[in-house]
Amino acid sequence: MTRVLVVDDEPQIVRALVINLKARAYQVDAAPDGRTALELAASRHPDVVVLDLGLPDMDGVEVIRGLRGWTRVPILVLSARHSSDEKVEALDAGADDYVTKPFGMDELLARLRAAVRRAEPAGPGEDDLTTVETEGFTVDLAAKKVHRDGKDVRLTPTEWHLLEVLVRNTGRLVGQKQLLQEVWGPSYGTETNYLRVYMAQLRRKLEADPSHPRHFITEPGMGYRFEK
Amino acid sequence: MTRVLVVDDEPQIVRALVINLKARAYQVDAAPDGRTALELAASRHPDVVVLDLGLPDMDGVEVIRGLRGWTRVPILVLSARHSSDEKVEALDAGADDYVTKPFGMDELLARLRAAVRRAEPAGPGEDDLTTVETEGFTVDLAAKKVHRDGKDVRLTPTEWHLLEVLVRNTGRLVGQKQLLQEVWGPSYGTETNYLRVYMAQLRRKLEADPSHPRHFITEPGMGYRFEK
DNA sequence: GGCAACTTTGACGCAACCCTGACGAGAAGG
DNA sequence: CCTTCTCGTCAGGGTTGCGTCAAAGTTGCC
Repeated sequence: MTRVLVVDDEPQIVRALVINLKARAYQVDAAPDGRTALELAASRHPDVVVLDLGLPDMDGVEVIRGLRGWTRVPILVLSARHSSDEKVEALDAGADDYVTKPFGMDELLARLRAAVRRAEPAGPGEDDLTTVETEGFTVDLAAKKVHRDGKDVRLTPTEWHLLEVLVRNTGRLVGQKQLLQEVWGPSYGTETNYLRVYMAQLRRKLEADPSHPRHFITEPGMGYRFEK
Repeated sequence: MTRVLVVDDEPQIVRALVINLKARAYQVDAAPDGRTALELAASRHPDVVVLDLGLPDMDGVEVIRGLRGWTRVPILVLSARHSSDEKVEALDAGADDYVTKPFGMDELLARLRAAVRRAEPAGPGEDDLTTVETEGFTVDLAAKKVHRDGKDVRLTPTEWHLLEVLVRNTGRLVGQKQLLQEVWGPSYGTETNYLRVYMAQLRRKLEADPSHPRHFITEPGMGYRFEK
């Protein structure tokens, strides 16, 4: 879910934005001034910032600089002023877009989508998680591929889903209830026989010696754990 | 040096832009219509495109789609129309920014700088994906052409769109829902029979042995994958 | 208006997958 | 030593999903 930080000191504008954004399944935080905005940006890590330049405590451009010091999150500037200089200043400070008030909500949302879309594939820190390697096989989470001995291993949807949950928690114990609910749905939780069957299939397809698993470890009575 | 492609059919606008851009040490190409624009984009690999929507030969939004089929180059749209719908349509088609005429040159240049700055750290070598070759056929994403046995293969619009999405994700699994939404629109997601029909057509036209596909792989229950 | 190309829809056979139940092995505890 | 519990393994049966073909519906062009 996309997280938006709205920064504006006019309550009615904030309200209008929050309503429209939440209706479109965005997660929204709001800040009435620059200090709060910088704090929230640091603590909540929004995917995009909508920033009004006219703030009570500091210059909007300073907020942009404050953000750009440590993050490349897209910044969409709102402003009542049409002056060209101000636009240039904000954009050169690091803003991604500039919309003058009064603005059309449709247009704003479209610009927001564009900003988010652009930033998408460069997800910070996510790239490390795309592939996991062991000495026996390689799991590529983005491509949904498993490689072993130079060949692709075919996994069924359920097998893949189970593997995905385990790999995303590499080294950590995943409880059987949690596994069941993540793979089969929230209404499951006691059907541990499913786990036994599918863990066996994964081991048969991926472990060098399926009866003495090295990577798919059983924690009796609790759950399973994936180890590199 | 940053390379800009200017697309506009009004000579005086092109002249003004070219003069201002060259004065700031940009390298500039210019195209008077959509067809030329797509050709130049493919041959010159600009770092940013400035695109007027009102072109003589094709709809500006089609130009955006044509570019987005194979490149993520920033697109800055110019338009005389202030209509909100048009902005939304252009932005959702993949444009990065939208400026209404008459525009201030300072502002345009600032937006251009912002667009270029954003795109900078993008992974290198991504734009070279204009053509993909297999031992059986060649797909040219920029020219929207498929070559096989020395001849062009005729694809319908839907077939092409489907192929494009798959090729853009070469090697990666593309979920059926994602395929449906990208090709047929956001309101689709369950009509998997469409996929079956059109995958069969693609295979018949491109695979050496359509009943044993080597490049268009089915991942049962999940989606499809294109492999070189 | 009529034709051609393209898209959508429905039906059918077949293979693959998911669920289920049964059985044995091993560990823990009385 | 027996009971109880959990896990691993296997094989059968119901169900789903895929490929294929053909026909109906739609669109665009002459």
